[in-house]
Amino acid sequence: MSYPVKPSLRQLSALLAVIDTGSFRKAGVMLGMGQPALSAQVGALEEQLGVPLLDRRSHGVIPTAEGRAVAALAQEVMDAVQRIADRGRTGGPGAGKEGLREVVLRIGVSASVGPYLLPYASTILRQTAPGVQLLVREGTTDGLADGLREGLHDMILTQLPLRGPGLVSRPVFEEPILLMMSVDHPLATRESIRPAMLKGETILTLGSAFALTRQAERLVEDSGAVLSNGYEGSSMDALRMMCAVGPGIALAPLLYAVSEVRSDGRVVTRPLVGKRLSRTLALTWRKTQGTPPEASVLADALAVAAQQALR
Amino acid sequence: MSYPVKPSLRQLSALLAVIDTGSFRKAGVMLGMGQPALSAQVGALEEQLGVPLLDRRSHGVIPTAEGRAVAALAQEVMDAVQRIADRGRTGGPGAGKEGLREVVLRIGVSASVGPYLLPYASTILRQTAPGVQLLVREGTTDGLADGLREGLHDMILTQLPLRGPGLVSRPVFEEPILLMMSVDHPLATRESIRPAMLKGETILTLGSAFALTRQAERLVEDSGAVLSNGYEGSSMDALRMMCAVGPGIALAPLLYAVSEVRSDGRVVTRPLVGKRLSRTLALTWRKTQGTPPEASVLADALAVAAQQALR
DNA sequence: ACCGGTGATCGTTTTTCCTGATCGCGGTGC
DNA sequence: GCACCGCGATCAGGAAAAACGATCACCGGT
Repeated sequence: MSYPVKPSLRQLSALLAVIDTGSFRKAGVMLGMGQPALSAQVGALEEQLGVPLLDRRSHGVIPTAEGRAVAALAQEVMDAVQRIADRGRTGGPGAGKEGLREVVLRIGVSASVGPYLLPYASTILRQTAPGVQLLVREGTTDGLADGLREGLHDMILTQLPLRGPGLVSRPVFEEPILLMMSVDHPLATRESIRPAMLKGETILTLGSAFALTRQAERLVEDSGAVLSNGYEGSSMDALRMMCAVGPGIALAPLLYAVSEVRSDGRVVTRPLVGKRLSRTLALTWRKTQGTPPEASVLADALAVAAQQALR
Repeated sequence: MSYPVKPSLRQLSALLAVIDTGSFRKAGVMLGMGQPALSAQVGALEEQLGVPLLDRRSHGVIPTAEGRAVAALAQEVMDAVQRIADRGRTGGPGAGKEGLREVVLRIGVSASVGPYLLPYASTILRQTAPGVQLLVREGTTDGLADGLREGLHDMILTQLPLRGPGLVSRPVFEEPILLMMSVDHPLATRESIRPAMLKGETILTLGSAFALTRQAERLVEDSGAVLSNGYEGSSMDALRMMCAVGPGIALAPLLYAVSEVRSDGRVVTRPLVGKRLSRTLALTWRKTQGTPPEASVLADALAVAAQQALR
């Protein structure tokens, strides 16, 4: 007495074809199969539902009221299935670049680059890959890597290097890093700063989970400056405010400097000469996942967005 | 290079189960099948679409962006299929009487009874069988029978007898037929009329395709009245107007008389005594169709509606 | 370094499904 | 009135699909 059996696609398409053509034999030609096969499929469907769906007359068939209702639902099923089939590589209309499909890309991004780059990238993507919708989440470099492994993100945009195995990265661009300080700072009068001048200066950082902080630690070792870790901020703006009111110096990625520092008269940025100070931003995903089809267009969009942001 | 292959229900349910459980093996338990089978189904789906849908990791799987998108569409498919399965005889919620399903019943009805009975029946049906929606079309008795054979109607409500084979009827009720005439007519002074009084009187009729017309012809033969076929009307109201302004007599089914004649002071109805004058209204459908599940409730509703209309 | 758990793969068995021939039934033509 | 088509249902046989069971390679945790 148990009827948890679901109709099969064969049964549904058989029913639709028979009703459309009004004949089992014509429907057989349409579907490329014989009349007995269709008869069996429709018969099985009727038995499963326990209701006659077709009125078999001497010449041709006519759907019953139930048959019409079921056929309408069956058409919904076939449409939904077709929508999936259209996502194939020779996919239907609106295949942007190499047939990019409509997806929600969940990408994680460092807080020190996200707000200043992704709005541009998102705009570019809307044109080059209209089907791809970005869902952006910010985080620290290590946190993003963990989230990526756990499946929280599809890809992450962070600086290299990344901790742990199992990930594959594709560098997007290299971003110079400037020194940020108050306009009242003695070094602010210089156009550029050499490492030796930093001896004794205080270097401000964000929380220890930020990769930018590790870069600051390295700079401290090389230059004889001292590290201040009294305030663990979580945004570049917090760092900027500390620079504005105190004597400290902080590292500011170029994109952030262009976007925010220029409009704030209280702080200035100066390049460090004599020692390369920069970070490599890379798009990263799980090795097991394989290269996502969207990685290419996204990387391109990010590169273009960086150029736009610097203009 | 042809990819018109559609995903199968097995493939879609396999994908959904694997994503839901995050594991091929757990999904296998859920679907009551082995892990290799699921692996093959999902693998085939990925190959058909040409896109990886799952990120196979060492412990468990995670859907890719494509996988999430396809899974959402697959869920639509499964829901639509479930909607069909729920129409089974042990159907889902809202199974009124013996599990009547949501259908559009196309019923044809004689113009001489439809307007005066079906509004009541429709109201009753809304309570006894909420899922059944009536789509009523009027026509002549013969036209309705032809339309029924051609599949234009699911059932028809007409008077018996019906021309031609292949139909099966279920009588619903017997409706007395009255004589309708102007209040100025000499016979209007009588409470009841015997057939002999009709000698020489003019009997008005609708078009020849109406079964009521044939009944009038029979009355003419038996009583010595004369038939007037100068005006081929298509509604009972046309017949009433002719009675109101002229000397003719017409046949009026009881339901019509109760509904319309009482409120029109220009005409009256009188019973014919000494000779049975009535018609049998029956619900009819194609023999090949089998008795529709809704026939029973519909016939009951019509019978009740008739009593209501006569009250 | 071992061990437990994962998904992929292979050969075999089971199930499903399609074909081809045939039957009975109605309607159509001569 | 009778033979003739055309329709769908039915049956037996074979082909295709799908499942199983066993096994393998891989990775992470102990």
